[in-house]
Amino acid sequence: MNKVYIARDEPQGGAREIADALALAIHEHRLAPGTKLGEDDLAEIYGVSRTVVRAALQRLAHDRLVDLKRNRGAFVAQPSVREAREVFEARALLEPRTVLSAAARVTPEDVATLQAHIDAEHAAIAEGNAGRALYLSGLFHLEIARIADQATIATFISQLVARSSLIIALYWQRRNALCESHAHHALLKALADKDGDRAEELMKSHLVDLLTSLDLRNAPVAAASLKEALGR
Amino acid sequence: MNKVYIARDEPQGGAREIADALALAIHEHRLAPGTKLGEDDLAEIYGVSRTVVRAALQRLAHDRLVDLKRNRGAFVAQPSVREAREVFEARALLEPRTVLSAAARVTPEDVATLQAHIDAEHAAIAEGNAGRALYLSGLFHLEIARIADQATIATFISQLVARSSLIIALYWQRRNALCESHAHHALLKALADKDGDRAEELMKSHLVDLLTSLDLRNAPVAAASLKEALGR
DNA sequence: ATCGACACGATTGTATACAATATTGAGGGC
DNA sequence: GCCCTCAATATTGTATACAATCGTGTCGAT
Repeated sequence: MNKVYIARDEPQGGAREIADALALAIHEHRLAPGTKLGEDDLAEIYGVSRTVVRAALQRLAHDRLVDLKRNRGAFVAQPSVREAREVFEARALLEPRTVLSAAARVTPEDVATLQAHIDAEHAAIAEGNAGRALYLSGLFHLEIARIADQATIATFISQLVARSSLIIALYWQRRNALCESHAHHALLKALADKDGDRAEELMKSHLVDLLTSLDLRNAPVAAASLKEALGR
Repeated sequence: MNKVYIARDEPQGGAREIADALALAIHEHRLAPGTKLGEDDLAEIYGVSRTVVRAALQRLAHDRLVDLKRNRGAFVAQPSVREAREVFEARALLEPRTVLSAAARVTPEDVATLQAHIDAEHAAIAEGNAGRALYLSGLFHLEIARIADQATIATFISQLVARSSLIIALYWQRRNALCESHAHHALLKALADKDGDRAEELMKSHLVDLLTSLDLRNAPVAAASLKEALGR
């Protein structure tokens, strides 16, 4: 569902695909924060040389999805509590106003697309694939930026959503993923009604709910290994 | 003035420096939009291999400062009219609220730093170095994000300011750079008074002024070469 | 027994060599 | 004379080889 398109003119042909694959795995919580991403391992897995693997890792590092430590290697990022607050602060600045813009431009096709996202998310939950549900939940937010026709802001939101996934992996306490769907459904309804003001308010409270559902008082609950957990 | 610090633990040691040097040159309008950045040329200039040059170019490409075209090479980006609007749209979402936060946290030292930025900008104008003045003007905006203590938003603003420099290179019509200084001075005063609301309003109108001072109706006025100008 | 120094192994950082692709110029056909 | 085809060249894309650095385990001294 993610590799359907053909990489036509993308620079760093293979690197892009590998970076996307790794980003997806991180987004779906198949790669836990702190996991080491060895260059040789990845090179063998994807059947390319370390050169292209390094390019992919640099991409991910730039998006703050992995930490690059000199002469030590690449690790799936472990956002700090401070980073977590900053990410949601940035989303609070970008997303409400973006959904307001989206409400003014939304088409019936867009509504159908968003509904399909919600349905796919429900299906993922039904089959117990919580990671994929989370990924699809993020795509919902990204799709709104696309509807708003703001590619630059969409890029930022994409990065923030991906980092949010890492933050959720580390700080999520209550495992009730249902609130998400309801919030998205309400957002979709406001968009379908072209009620921008209501959509903006819903997005604001949705992001606040997300942030408050995290437990940012303690240190990260999940870690890749004891060594990593104690070594930092 | 930019290489003073020692790259302590930065991953891709040399790549970071080269990327910064190129970004600075672009920011100061010493590298015009559309200029080809050949790997061999850069490798020789900086005395490193193409490997590290490519890493630097990938960094810049990720920040949209250069366009990477497969099997063709790297070129200083030429933002479209649409991109220009998007960049300022994003800045309008991020910067006013950020300066509002900054006003609540600003210290006398911060005010002094900002004043120093303005002074340096004036000095650059006095000596006829308009490019450097523009760069320092961008640093003023970035410094505000730093004062607001929002590293994530600061990163976004940094990218947007850099792209704004490219946009100005392409679409700036009126060459009166004085309005900038006045706007920044007024912003500084509002910050010194801890008048967040006023600072927010000043930032809003400052960004609007910047955007309206551009001529986005026509095609880019500057081009690297005739070939590039016609070939696209 | 604990701590420190040193050497080994593993992994990353960089450079170079080779392969693939686009640009450019000349040549031939219309 | 113009346009199309095709080979030569230059540049990028990728793989591999070598160098540098970090982590680890062993050995020895106190």
